[in-house]
Amino acid sequence: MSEQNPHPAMTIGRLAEATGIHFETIRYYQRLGLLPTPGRPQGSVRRYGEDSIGRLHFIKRAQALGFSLDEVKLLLNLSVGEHCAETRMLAEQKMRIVKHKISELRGMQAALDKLIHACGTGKEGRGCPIIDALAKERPIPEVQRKRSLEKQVN
Amino acid sequence: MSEQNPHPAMTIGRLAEATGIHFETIRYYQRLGLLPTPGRPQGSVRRYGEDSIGRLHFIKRAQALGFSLDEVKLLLNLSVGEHCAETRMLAEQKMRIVKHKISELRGMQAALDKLIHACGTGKEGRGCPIIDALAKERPIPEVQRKRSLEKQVN
DNA sequence: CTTATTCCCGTAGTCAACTACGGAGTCAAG
DNA sequence: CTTGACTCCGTAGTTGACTACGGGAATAAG
Repeated sequence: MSEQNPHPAMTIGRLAEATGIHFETIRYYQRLGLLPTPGRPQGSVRRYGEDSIGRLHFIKRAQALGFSLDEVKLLLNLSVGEHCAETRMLAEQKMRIVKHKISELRGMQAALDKLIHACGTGKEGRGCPIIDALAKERPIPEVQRKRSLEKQVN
Repeated sequence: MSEQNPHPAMTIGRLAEATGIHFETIRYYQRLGLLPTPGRPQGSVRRYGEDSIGRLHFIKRAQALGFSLDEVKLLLNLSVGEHCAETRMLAEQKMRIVKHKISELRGMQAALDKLIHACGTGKEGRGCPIIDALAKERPIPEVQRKRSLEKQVN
């Protein structure tokens, strides 16, 4: 009853609660090798320590910076030992991708803005300027030509 | 031999060439109802007119602006008739999403920038500051918490 | 007419990151 | 000791936009 030790060894359910990560997702990360799978104490349910919480937070933070799970795995490997240079290169590469993505989106923003403003300028019932633009214009931002538009920050 | 009429009625292969869109993709769009499937003239191969080229360009331009194929379908329906208001709302909604995405990416950019700079400031062989930050920091930009980070512009 | 190239069409696979399912085992409370 | 919650584990489904496969028909080239 009295929880003398709040988190001595959690079950996967507790770990999920503690991190806000769905337990199926945690098991998925284990399968991918992002999180070590602990053994079962006296032959029953697996128990996780605090380090698992840290690990999961690491994963989520890296994801938030745009790293894919594959890259997170790489970062985790690099985290054991002195691989600062490699790590930095990964971060710089990611930075370049993020910048590129931003400029693409700005192109989309400009084009949408033009369309929306064209739309505001009168011509009720004359053929929507937005549709017209999509139907007739040639280039448009000329954003990437592969998979809708988001995706690969990777 | 002599092509008197460059594109009177193309086969799907010609259409693919003319638009730079893979013929399997064109058939995929037909299945989704984005492009009408023409009949077969004298009981053989289907023929496509110039309008198909325009249609495909419309699709690609809309995609470049961040519209999903589902939304493109909607836009195509709206393009038949006077639905300027709806169309404009779609464009504005997409604009909001694009803006949101940009601000998310800027958050990532700032965080990466901080990490990269921390890395440059000495501490050779002391534990990489980037790894340390991922391992210890709490919030970090606090970007979205669902699927790596790109995806849903939708 | 024969061969080579296209086309047709349905089904299945890909990628990333999950999410769900289902049956069996385990644990904790009453 | 029974009941119900939780865990284990493998497999399969989801989403979006394609891409690939494979057998059969049709057209084009020689």
